[in-house]
Amino acid sequence: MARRSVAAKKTRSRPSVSALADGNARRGRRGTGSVRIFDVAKIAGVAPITVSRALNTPHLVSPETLRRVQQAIDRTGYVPNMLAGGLASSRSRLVAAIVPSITSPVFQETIGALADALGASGFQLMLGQSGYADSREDELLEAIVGRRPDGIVLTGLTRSPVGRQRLLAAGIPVVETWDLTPTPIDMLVGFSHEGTGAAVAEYLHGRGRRKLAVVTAGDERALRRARGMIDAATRLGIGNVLGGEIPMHVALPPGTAGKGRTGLLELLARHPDIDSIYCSSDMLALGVMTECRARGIAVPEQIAVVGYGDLEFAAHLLPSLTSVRVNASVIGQLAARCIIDRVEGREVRTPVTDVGFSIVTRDSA
Amino acid sequence: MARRSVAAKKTRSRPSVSALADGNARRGRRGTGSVRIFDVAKIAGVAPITVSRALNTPHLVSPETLRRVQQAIDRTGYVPNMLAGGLASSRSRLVAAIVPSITSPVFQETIGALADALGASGFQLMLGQSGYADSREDELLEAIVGRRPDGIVLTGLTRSPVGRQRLLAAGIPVVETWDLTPTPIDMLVGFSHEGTGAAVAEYLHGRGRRKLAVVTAGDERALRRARGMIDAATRLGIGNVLGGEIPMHVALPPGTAGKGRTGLLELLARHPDIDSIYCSSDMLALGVMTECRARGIAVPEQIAVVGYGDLEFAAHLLPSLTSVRVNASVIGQLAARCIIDRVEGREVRTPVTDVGFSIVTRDSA
DNA sequence: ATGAAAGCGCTAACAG
DNA sequence: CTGTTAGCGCTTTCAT
Repeated sequence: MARRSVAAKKTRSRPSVSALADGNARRGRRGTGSVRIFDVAKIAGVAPITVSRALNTPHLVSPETLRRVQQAIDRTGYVPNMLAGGLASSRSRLVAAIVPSITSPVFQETIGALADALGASGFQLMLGQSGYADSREDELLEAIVGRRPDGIVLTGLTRSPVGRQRLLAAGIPVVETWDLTPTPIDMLVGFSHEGTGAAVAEYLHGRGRRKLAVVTAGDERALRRARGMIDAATRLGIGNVLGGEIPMHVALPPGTAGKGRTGLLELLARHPDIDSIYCSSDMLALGVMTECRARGIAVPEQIAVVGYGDLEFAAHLLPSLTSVRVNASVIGQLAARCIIDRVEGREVRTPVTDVGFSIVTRDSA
Repeated sequence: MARRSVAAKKTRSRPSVSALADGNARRGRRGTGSVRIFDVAKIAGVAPITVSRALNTPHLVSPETLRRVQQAIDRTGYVPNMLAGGLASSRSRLVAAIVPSITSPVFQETIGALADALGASGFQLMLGQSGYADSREDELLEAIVGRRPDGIVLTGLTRSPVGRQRLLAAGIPVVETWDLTPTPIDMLVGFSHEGTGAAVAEYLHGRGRRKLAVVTAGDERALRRARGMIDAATRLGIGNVLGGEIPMHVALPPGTAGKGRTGLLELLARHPDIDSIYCSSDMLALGVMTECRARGIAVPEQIAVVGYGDLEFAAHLLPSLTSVRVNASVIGQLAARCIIDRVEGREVRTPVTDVGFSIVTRDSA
């Protein structure tokens, strides 16, 4: 046992020939065959740990040593193996984010801002899409936790107890985003979806609308917005002509222009008298407005339309689209900050942040 | 040296007390404190390597052993550390993709399909956004190569020789996408951007249009499409009224509806007689069409509009938008297949694939 | 079908 | 400021 250990040590140190060639000369396992910190160290005439310090904590290394190490790195084209570094240091400089769908334009802004903010601090973003069903989320979570990321950003709640449990057990900083909830797993940056719905109901009510309707995608958060709208409308005593329920059309997620058109048609067939429609996304609203135009329905005179997301094009429709604006970039930035603070050992002053929202008033309502 | 190595081995094996408790009882470094393969092995009454086999090559393990291992895993909530696994096996089951911008809707479909296809084979997607400048691409590339992914998917060419070099040196399978080029780094799935532009010119010419114009975003690929259009138009002998150059408006990327409106205005100011416009994205086209409507310009009677990307909403504008369709999902799927084949040691039959494109004819042109 | 030993490439801990 | 040593948690290699 001891004998073989000595041999092993010998192999490791390889006090052999020219730095870059000997990697191949070796007998045993040899991973990728690429340049290692060891090769750089030999060329620079220092110990491997010094190269490591030159890279990670340059202020602890003398300028002269730094220079020689840098030179050796340039000459060899050394790229540190972060798998090895992460394993040794328990810090992967990797942050994972899970979104229901990469395709959904609403999350893009958040993800983009998150990626930028993380990148600026030397963290890489790993993205997973869970689909709108919870089923895949659990296995995705396991794959992600297995990489030991320094942080995890979730879009929307993890309803699955297994998932929550795994996350908690892993001890990785978690930021939930978009949704506000009384019982966050760890940290939270979001806003009240019910609140946006309620605000829309109040806004339309204030504009004299009394026969509200909803076209929404069937995902969790969109439904919560619709629910908020309907509850508020009910409180305000407004609904369709019968004074009953608010007419609602639910489409399969994600919301698209095509589904918006279909939604309007279906709604109109059942309730020809509606005077305003709240859409759970601007894309649905685009479809609704197109269909209105196709059928000669004046917007906003006959039907007012309100969207959600305030995507760039909302301002450039005719009439321009009134929409609920959420500062999606800020969500991404704050989520990044939460995780970076946590990783760097700082106290996170605001584990729960409500970024709020606003209604951008334009011509459609 | 030998003596200490023996001591080390002793510590590693820890033939001590109850499986889950002893991790904490240990003196030295102890990474994350989470459950290790070792703990699972002890509970299952097997060697760690057997647990590893049960997980990675279950067909080499007896059913009974498999069952006991599975039970131990369930009981402990063990999640394999893929950093350690990747380091030991040189296979990270991670694929990295670089896109200019996560926000750009055109790439979403490709990225989404890529993520799905990879996920189905047990690979995780790591996403980086380079911005539309090449500058960040190099440092991003280094960060990515450092993670030793099993494959890298690039959107568009890496112009930087440093980047190409690093990629080549790393020996990681690389798939370039979207662009077709005579000198791929490794593998390639794309289509001819010049070709799409030329096809649009021919299409418009065939419809009797003679005064073509272009509104384009200023990124590499969009400019190539515009160039293809202009060259073809010139060959066909069509241009603006003077028979001279094709009027072109270049906007900062990414293309948006707002920039489309501005673009139309600017073009009209210089060339009031244009009869057709090719836009480098559907979003630009949306803006152009909105501005046409605002100024009472009939589409397609006075000005025909052609977009690019065939996003879902294109079919749901009024008039519906004629657009260049690229099968973006297929690009993602094929890119995934290329990398998976390579990783699993299969021959990649088609290192270069042209997925082609088509013009979806609708009412706007 | 299972196990023991060794090592993947790096950094934490502890000197000096 | 620099170096030595001992692992991080897993899988490869070689035995049995």
